[in-house]
Amino acid sequence: MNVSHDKDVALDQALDLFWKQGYASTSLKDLERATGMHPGSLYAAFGSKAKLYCLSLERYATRLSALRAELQVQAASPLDGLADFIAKAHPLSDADAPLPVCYLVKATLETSKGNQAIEDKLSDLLTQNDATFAAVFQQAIDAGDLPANSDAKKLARQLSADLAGLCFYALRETDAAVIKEMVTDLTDQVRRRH
Amino acid sequence: MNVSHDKDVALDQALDLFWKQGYASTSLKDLERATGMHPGSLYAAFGSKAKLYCLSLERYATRLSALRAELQVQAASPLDGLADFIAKAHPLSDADAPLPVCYLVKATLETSKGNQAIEDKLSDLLTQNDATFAAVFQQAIDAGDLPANSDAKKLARQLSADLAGLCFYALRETDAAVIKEMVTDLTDQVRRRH
DNA sequence: TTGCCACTTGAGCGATCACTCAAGTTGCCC
DNA sequence: GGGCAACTTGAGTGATCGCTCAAGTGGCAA
Repeated sequence: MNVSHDKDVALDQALDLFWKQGYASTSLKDLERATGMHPGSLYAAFGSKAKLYCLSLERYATRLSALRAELQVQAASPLDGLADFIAKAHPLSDADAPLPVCYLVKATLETSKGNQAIEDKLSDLLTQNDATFAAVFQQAIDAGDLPANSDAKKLARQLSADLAGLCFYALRETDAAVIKEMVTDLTDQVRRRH
Repeated sequence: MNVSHDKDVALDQALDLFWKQGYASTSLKDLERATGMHPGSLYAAFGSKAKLYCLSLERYATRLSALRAELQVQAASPLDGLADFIAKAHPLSDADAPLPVCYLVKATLETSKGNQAIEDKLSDLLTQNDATFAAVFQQAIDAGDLPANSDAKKLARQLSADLAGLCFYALRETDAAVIKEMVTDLTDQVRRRH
């Protein structure tokens, strides 16, 4: 009996698995099990393991970016929007996330051998993310919420690093209250940058 | 012709390779090439790939800890010692480091599937590291360098996360000056915590 | 109903994985 | 020099890797 598969659903399932296990530790057998697709179908749909991984990274980044944009328009100010995003996007606040670590951060730290295409894709996505952070900080500067001599790019860099640090700690710490406090500290810091 | 091997040297070479490539992406063939040892000798000396990895993590942590202790006794104050450690220990300042990322941070973010022994070892080493950070902060509090109501454990947590964030960013950023600035910002922050 | 085509299937490809062990080599003691 | 324990060697183990493709299946137009 043949079973028809939804490429979109399968990609989500692959995303979760890659997120949880990492690229190198996830075999096609694992992906087969998770998606219910047989190897032939997987390759017809996605081309290769590496391409599927890149697609999953892209999808994750797109979703994160969409959430950020949505919170931005609802927020009272650019910095409030960013703070809301940090509070809401952090995987601990997302019950569906397989790990309390940003997928992109985990992927960055684990990728190293071989596949240049994956590294390029990751670099692209992270650079893009930094750029949107910087744009928001610039808006805050223009709106007078931050001193005129603030460096938007530097603030974006710092936020990016702070979020990564948060991810690292969240993966280790089992006490949710501790992480919650760290998230709050970071959002507070973003709201009243100086 | 048989070649006698130095277990200590081989462990260092394995450390570098694991650091660069990650555990899952490093094969025994890679380790064979790097150490010059044949599989039989590797197994006689280290038992298994996982045990070799654990040993390399331990060695790295021990070295880092020794460096921290050494800088501590030389420094004018506990916080100065910690700041010196951050400045000096960061892989960008260490020409021998294969990557500008703390080995333990990278290992934490990449480990996920299977081997419980590795995760336990990592958790141990990181917890130990946090504890020494906390102890130093406590010394600073006792010495009056920090307000009496400071939370040493929280400060240690924050520093641990900040260092991880730094690692993440250092892996992406190609401009050494940018990283240098981030390191300086962090050391300054440690020196005058409040 | 028939013929066609797009999609699914899964056995199986060569390569590589972590790991073993019998055979070979070495160095030391007597 | 002979004997032996300790170490090194690397071909080989079965399992699994990412991936292919000929055969099978289902849906639709005529």
